[in-house]
Amino acid sequence: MQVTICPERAIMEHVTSKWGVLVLQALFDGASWRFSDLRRELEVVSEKMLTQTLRTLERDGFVHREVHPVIPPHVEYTLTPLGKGAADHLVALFSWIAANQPEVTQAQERYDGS
Amino acid sequence: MQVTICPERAIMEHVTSKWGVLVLQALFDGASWRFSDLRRELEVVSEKMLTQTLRTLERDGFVHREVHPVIPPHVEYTLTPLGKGAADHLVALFSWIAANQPEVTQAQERYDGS
DNA sequence: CAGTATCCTTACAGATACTG
DNA sequence: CAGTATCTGTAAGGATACTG
Repeated sequence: MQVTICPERAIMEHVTSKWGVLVLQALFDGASWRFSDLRRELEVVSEKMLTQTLRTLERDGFVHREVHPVIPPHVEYTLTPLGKGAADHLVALFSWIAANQPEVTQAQERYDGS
Repeated sequence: MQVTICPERAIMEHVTSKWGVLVLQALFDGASWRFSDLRRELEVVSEKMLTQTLRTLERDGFVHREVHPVIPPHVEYTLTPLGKGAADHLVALFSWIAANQPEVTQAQERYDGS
């Protein structure tokens, strides 16, 4: 995804990307997910973006993709230990945001009113 | 910035946006910054994007904008206590990524090679 | 079911010029 | 110095149709 000044920034962008954040979160508290379930969970994500996001996170070693060779196809996505580490931080951040959301909303109203 | 399913997601997107991450980080370990210095620090950010990012973070109550009415203009940006809280998490995440970057890079090479 | 492959759109981002 | 205002291009993202 776009410019890569340094490897760290690139990884940061994968992890904090719009859908990356949500995928890691879902995998964090859901253990194992199928493609379609994940899609429903995230709401309004297109197939293309979900696939792209999962591939990027799989490539980074954050997500494990388990294919069961049956018909119809059955694929399970889980966090790797590495992905768990990243997700930990993301979930902590999101919890903080949820806890402080009222304060932020107030700040916004103050800003818009002045 | 774009679709807002819920307030939390919107705030998350501000904080984890490409330039939001970098601005919060810089403010975190630099105390106070002038516009131009910040621009130099982040490298290759356009004036427009830096302004836009700072405004969004200011509106959210994360960043304080101090204008000194002199000529030429002098403006200082600092983190608010609220912004400090968000930046804490971001910095923790980035440290984790820096520490685990080698492992991620290895995973990428494995993925690309197979 | 779990994806690819296409096409299409817009909004994000950058460049440039100008101003208080 | 610290921005705004405008213009413009690109690529991120979405909708749809199709496939193993």
